[in-house]
Amino acid sequence: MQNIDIMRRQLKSLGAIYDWSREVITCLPDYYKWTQWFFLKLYEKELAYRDRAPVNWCPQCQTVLANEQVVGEGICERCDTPVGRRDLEQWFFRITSYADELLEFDGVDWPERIKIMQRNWIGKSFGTGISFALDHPGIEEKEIRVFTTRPDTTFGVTFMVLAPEHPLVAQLTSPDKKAEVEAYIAKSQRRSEIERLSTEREKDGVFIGAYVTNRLNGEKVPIWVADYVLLSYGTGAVMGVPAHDERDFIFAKKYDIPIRVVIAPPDWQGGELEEAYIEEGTLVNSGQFNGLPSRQGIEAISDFLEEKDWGRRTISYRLRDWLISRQRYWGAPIPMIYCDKCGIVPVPEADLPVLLPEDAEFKPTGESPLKYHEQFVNTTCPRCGGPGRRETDTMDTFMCSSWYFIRYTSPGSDDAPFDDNKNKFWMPVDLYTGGAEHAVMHLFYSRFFIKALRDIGIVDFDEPFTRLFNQGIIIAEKQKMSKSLGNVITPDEYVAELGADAVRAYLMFLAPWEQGGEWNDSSISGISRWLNRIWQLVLDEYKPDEKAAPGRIQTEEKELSRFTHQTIRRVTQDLEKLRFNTMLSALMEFTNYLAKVKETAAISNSAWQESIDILLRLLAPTAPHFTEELWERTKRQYSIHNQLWPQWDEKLAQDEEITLVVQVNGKLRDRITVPVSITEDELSQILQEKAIKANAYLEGKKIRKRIYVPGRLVNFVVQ
RNA sequence: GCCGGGGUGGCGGAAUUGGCAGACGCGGCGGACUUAAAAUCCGCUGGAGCAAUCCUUGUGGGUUCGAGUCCCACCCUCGGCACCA
Repeated sequence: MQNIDIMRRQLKSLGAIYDWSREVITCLPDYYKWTQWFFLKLYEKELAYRDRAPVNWCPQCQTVLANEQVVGEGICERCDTPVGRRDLEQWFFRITSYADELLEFDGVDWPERIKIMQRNWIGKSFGTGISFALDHPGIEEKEIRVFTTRPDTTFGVTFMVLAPEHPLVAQLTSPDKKAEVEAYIAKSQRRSEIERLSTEREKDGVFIGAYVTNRLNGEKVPIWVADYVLLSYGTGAVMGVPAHDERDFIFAKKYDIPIRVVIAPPDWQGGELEEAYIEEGTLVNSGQFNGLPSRQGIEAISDFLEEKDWGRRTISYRLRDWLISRQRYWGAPIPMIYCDKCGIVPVPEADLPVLLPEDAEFKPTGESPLKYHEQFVNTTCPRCGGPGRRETDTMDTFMCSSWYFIRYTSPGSDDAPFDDNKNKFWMPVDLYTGGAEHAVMHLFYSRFFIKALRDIGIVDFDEPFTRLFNQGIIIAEKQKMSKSLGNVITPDEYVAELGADAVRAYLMFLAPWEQGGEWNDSSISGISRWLNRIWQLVLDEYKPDEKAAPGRIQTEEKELSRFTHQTIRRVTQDLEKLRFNTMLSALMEFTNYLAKVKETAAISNSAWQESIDILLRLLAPTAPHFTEELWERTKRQYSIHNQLWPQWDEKLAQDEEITLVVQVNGKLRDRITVPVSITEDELSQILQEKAIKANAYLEGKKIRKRIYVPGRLVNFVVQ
C-alpha cells in the first residue's frame, strides 16, 4: 500500500489528470472478490480446468509461470532467473479455444507489430496428422500419430522420433536398449532449459529398439528418442525426413540413418544432398505421387491418407492454455475446495471473497504459503458439509489486470463486478497506452478474458481496447532504468527544480512518444528556457507601434492570422496522432514568430491578445499549471482547462504566396516567390523575369521537357 | 535461422509519403549587456572550398525529369520468436 501512495503522489505531482474517485486497487478484497467470481464463471463455462502437466518453474519466485511469462532464453519475466520444469497439477484457462478469434483484429486500431507478435505467439500452422502403424506385442496402442506441415515428404521417412517424455517410450523400449534409453532420458532431464532450447546444440538421441510402419510404402522405420522433439507441440512425435528437414538431416548424418530424396530440387541429377532441401520441388520415390509438384503433393497425399483413414488434415497451434495457478502469497486465492467425497467443489458465490489471510508464514518450500495456514486450508465442503481443504494456490496477477479497466466504470459496485449500464456507456476502452512488453501477456490475456466474458454473457463487446498506442521507455545512462542498476530518475527532483510542466513538456519533446528516448539533463533546460520566454512574452506589456501605417498593420495581422491558423492545425493534428514532439516544435515556432511580432509591434493590441489566447490554449494540455497561471495573471476567465479547443479555418490558414523551386535537370538552381494560385502560363512569364539564376543554366541549351508540379517546383530537362 | 522496426549534422530528432534534406531543440562558435561570471538577448553553425561551386540521408546497384522516401543485393542495430516438425 505504501508503493501505491508513492505512485499516486508522483502522478499527481506531474499534473496527470485522473479521476481519482475511480481508483481501483486489485489486491483489496472488494476487487479480488470479483476476480474470484470471474474464475467461477469461467469454471462453470468449462473454460477453467485442472490438469497435470510439465510446467515452468521459477526457483527464485518459488512458483510456476505461464509460457508467456517465460521470456528470452527461459528467463522468469519477473525476476530474471532461469526457469526449470516441473510436473504439477495446476489450474488452466482454455485460451486455446479462442486461438482463431485472437488471430483476428477486426475493428481495432493496434500497432502492426503487436498484432504480429500475438499472431506469432499463437503460431497457427496447417498440416496433416499421420498415423504410423504400431504392432508391438503387449501394447494396446496400434499407432503413433505425428503432425507434419509437409505430408508430401512422407515417402522420405527413414526414422521416427519421440520426445523423451512421450508415454510410449517406456513401453516400447526393447530390453537390450532399456539402460541406454533411460540414461538418455535422465541426461536430457538434467539439461537446463537454456541448453535444451539452444538451436546451436548438437542433436542427439537413442534408438529404442522398436519400429513403426509407414503405411504409405509399407516400410518399417526405427523409433528413436531425442530431446529435439518437444512433447508440448503437436503430438510429441515426429516423422524423420532427413532429406527435407534440417534437424532430421543433421540427426540422420550423425547416426548414419538413410537419407532418401523424395522432393527433387529443380536441377537435381539424383545425387546425394549436401544439406536438407526444404524448398518446393517435384515428388520422386513416392509411388503413385511421383511427378507432382510438392504443393500438389501435399494435397494429394493428404487426400489419400484421409481416404484410407490413415491421417487427417490438422491445424496445430503453438499457443498453450494459460496456466493461472501461482504458489505466491500475493494474488487472489483460487476459490475452490477439495472434498474427499465430492471432489473439486467451487466456493459458492455467496461465500466470496475467499480472503487472503494476513498472517501467512513465508517459507522457501516451493509451495504456496497458504498451504501451511491451517485456518485457511481447513474448511467445510459446500456440497456435503463434510471436511474440505481449500485450494492454496493463488491466481496469476495478470488475471486481476485482465478486467480492471471495466471496474473503472463503477468502482464501488458491490453486488456485481460492475454496473451494466455504465459498462455499456464506457466500454470498450477508446485509447489504451501501454508498453509493448505486454504484447503477449496483459494485452493478450485481456483480449481472451473479454471474449470469454462475452460468451458467458457478461459483456457485449469483442475487444477490450479499440485503439492501442505503445509508449516508449525512457533510458538513462545508456541503460533501461531499473532499480537494480540504481539509475532510476524519479520525476520528483526535476519537478521540484524546474516544475512539473517542464518535465512533462520535455518528455513529450525529446523523441516520438512511441519511441521513448534517453533522458538528457541539458536538453530539458531548453524546454525550461522556452517556457520562460513564453512567460515574458505573455506578461510583458505589448505596446503597439503607433506610427505603423494602416496598410502595414493589415498585412502584419493577416500574416499573423495565417500563422496562427496553421499552428492550430498542426498542433491539433499532431495531438490526435499523439505526435507530441512535433506538436511542441510547432508551438515553439509559433512562440518565435510571436516574439518577432512583438518586436515590430505592428499589430493591434486586440490581435496580439487573440494570439496569446490561442497560444495558451494550445499549450494547456502540455503545461497545465503554467498556462493556468498565465491565464489568471492576464485576467482571463477561470479556468483555461474549461475553454474550447481552438479551431482553425482552412481558408485563413491558406498560404497566398509560396516559394517555387526552379530546377534544371533535377538540381536546385533558383527559388522564386509566386502567388499560390498561379497558372502555368503566368508562371512561364514570371520565370523569364525572375528566375535569373536558373536562366543562366538554360542559356544556349535545348529544353527537352518542362515538369511543373503546382505549388512545388518546375524542373527543366535540357539536352 | 525466421518475423518486425530502424540507420539522416557533434547530439535528440523533422521532412504533408516521390518534389527546397537537416524544421524544432541541445551543444558549439562569435557578439551585446556586465568590473567579471551566471542568466538573458542577437547572429552563425552538415562537410570541402577565398569563391563560383561541388559533395552529403548505412554500403553498392537500379527505376525516375527528380529518391531520405520506390525496387534489388549487402552491412549494422534494436525488439520479438526460436529444435514448433
